[in-house]
Amino acid sequence: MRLPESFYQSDAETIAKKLLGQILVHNLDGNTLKARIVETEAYVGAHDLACHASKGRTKRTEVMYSKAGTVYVYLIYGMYNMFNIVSGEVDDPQAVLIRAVEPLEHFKEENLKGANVEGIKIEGKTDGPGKLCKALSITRKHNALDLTDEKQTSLFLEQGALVQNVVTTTRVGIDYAKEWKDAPLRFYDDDSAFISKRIKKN
DNA sequence: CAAGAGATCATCT
DNA sequence: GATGATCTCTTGA
Repeated sequence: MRLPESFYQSDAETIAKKLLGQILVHNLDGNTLKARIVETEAYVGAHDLACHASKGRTKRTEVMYSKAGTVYVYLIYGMYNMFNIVSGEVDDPQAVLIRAVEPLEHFKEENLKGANVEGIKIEGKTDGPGKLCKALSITRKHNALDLTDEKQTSLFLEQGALVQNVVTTTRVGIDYAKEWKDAPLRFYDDDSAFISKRIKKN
């Protein structure tokens, strides 16, 4: 069943951890794609120099100021969509970037090249924020969509299982964020094979 | 295996 | 006019 609005009503760091293990559902053309969230990053507000909203309340960042459970999708490097879920209170621009998922059900043939889903090999198609949007057909058209609105059955989250081994580390691709670039705000399921960047282990 | 470059465009200055 | 919350491919050790 669909996760309710109350699930999302907390700060981005808390939600980023709670999102691990939850199931992302996307209905399109009668084909339902399901995937398990395994890696997230928290962007914790206007004071967070890595957060887009630190540049101010603009046309692009406006959606980050809406209610928790709202979708924020933007285009980066001219070609990749990034899928985020708004959290925190209205007018407090916090969001969680979904960085990696494990494909579970009914992926299109073209998304099934490679790795392990019920015996089928799928490789490297959903282990990164740009890649998962492509594999799940998530685009800027989904921007500002309310995941908790029962009237829309296209995109929402379902309750998943708890994740046992969560790794906490630094966010990726934000070297410009000065004192915020080393903040431990990235979280992933250490038991998943679909992580975009693992921390180096000795 | 690591490092570097190029792709490509919406958004903001 | 500059710049990315990335990815893939190429090069070289």
